[in-house]
Amino acid sequence: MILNDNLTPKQIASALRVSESSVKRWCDRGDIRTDRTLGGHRRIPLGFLLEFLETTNRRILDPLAIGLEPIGRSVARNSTSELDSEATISRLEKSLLLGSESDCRKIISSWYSTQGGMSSLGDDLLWPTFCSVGKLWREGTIDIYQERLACEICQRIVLELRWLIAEPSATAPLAMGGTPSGDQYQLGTLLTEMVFREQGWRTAGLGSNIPFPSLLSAARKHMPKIFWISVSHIEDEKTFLEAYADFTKRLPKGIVLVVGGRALTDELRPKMLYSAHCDGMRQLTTLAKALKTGSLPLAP
Amino acid sequence: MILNDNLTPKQIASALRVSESSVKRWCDRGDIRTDRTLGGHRRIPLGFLLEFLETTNRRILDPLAIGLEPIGRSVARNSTSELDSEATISRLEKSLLLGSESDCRKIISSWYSTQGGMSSLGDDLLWPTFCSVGKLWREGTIDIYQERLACEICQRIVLELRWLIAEPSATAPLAMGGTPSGDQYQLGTLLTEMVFREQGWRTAGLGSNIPFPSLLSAARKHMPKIFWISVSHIEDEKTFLEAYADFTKRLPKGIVLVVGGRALTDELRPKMLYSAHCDGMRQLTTLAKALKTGSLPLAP
DNA sequence: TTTGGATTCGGTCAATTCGTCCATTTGGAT
DNA sequence: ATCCAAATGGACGAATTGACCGAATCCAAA
Repeated sequence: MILNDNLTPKQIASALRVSESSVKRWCDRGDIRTDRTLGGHRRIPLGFLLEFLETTNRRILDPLAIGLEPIGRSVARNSTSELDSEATISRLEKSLLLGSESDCRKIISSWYSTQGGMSSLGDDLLWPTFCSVGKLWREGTIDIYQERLACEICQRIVLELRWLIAEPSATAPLAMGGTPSGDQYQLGTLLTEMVFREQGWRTAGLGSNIPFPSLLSAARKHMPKIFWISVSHIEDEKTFLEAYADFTKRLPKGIVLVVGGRALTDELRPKMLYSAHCDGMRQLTTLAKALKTGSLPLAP
Repeated sequence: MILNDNLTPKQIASALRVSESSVKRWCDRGDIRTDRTLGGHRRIPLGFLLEFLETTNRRILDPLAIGLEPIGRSVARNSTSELDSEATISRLEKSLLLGSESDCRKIISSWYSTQGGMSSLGDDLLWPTFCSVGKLWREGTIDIYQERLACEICQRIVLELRWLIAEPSATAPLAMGGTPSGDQYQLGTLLTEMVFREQGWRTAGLGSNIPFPSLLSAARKHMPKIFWISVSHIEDEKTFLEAYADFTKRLPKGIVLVVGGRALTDELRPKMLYSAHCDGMRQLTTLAKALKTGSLPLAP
């Protein structure tokens, strides 16, 4: 597996298009966390490299050098880059519908490593892909099982990406959440969990389709700093709103409630009470970053 | 199955992510104390490896590769007796209810590698554990979210174990399956998938809560050698039986249909048509082994 | 017990990486 | 423009690593 192969300074040098000397210096200075072989050779896990890239705001320029696929940039500089991004999305869609897990793994892990981490993965790759897949399903072009299989595959791969993220410290704040009753869409809540983890939080993903009372008792028992609720599907709006209102009323005051998901439309949201609403993983990342350092929650 | 009795240089190499040559060199140089077989092959007791890790301040990068608890010690136990087994189950249950994923990982991966692989993991550890957890839930001792969290954690860990299983060859027979509408219990179908994979099959787990017509179209499209259906919960018996009957009627003849799961009671099964019913992972392993080499399916 | 396929043996060797030193480039501040 | 401090990239012999080989060993199934 590419993800847990260790990299040598030479590989990193060519991936970043810098000299080997520089990489070695960064390692020795502690900018890049570094393992050593018994003989003293430097070995860098991909996760350590990504950590370095993020803190120094660098990018991998030559993904091929470390066995990752080149991928079009999502940053909309001009029309060609948009096109590249589109191409990757449709390549992923195709692989998902064929059920080819290993192809999907290459695409997703490459995107994660070379683009902007979980937030870009969620917002720029997975979200548009599943929009497209969902459309195919509504058109009747594909079958339900294909959509499900696609979710299943993506979930597994996103879970694997966890090995690239450093273990949270035992004293890190806790984020907890899940999806309420009637919503079985797991990818959204999983991505949410990964975003928090990427920002150094301890996390507890409760899973999907959990009744509000049970979500509440989880929150009360563990007293997380943040509780997230991801809603992709609502069976009955009235029931949902009532259960939700009851939930917010009883939620301990110290807990920041973050909601998100495609089911929370502009009409629905005004009827709900929450600390923050996130319209994508990028927003969520900002929030996770801000709250981790102890900023105050927004007005409820 | 890997036993963590004595380790070979190859195992250590993959656990430490170095080449086999290096491990051999370290052994010969005396960095790792080494036993020899009569024929001269190196055999490294776990204790010697741990000693080496300690003195050289090294960590195991891939604990799963040799299937031991990542943080050393407490390993050199004799084979697990009934009593130990009970103890492990309750230890796992406790860790699951606390939501301590890392503890669960130690217990489960340790069991997997020292006991009988997936079948023992499913039948002897996870099944009794979840029976007990389910009981606690029905008694009202624990909350739904705890049961869900327990499932979630186990799923993730079982998925990780996949990396211990060799990639199936491209020509291996295909096994496909999932759980039907109304059944959201994912662990059973996941374990089933892993059992097939362990036996060298290519697999496609479609996930849970898939309508029978869609399961059917998946089967028709991919024409697996085996199709499994795992049923842990049935919402309405009559609807289920009708949909199931329709499914079997249209399932192409060449496909072996295997069913299992705790919802298929002795009263229900006679009303169903299938090639084989498996009452646990051990049976399923036998079946996977037999069918892989081309034995005929049982009478329908 | 015998057998055959998979694993490991010991040894060699090319390629890579080590640490170190030094020339060059970069980016400000005067 | 000039100077300086910091960062970069290249070069060096010495040391380490990992791939390869035919032969020997292991181990599970016949």
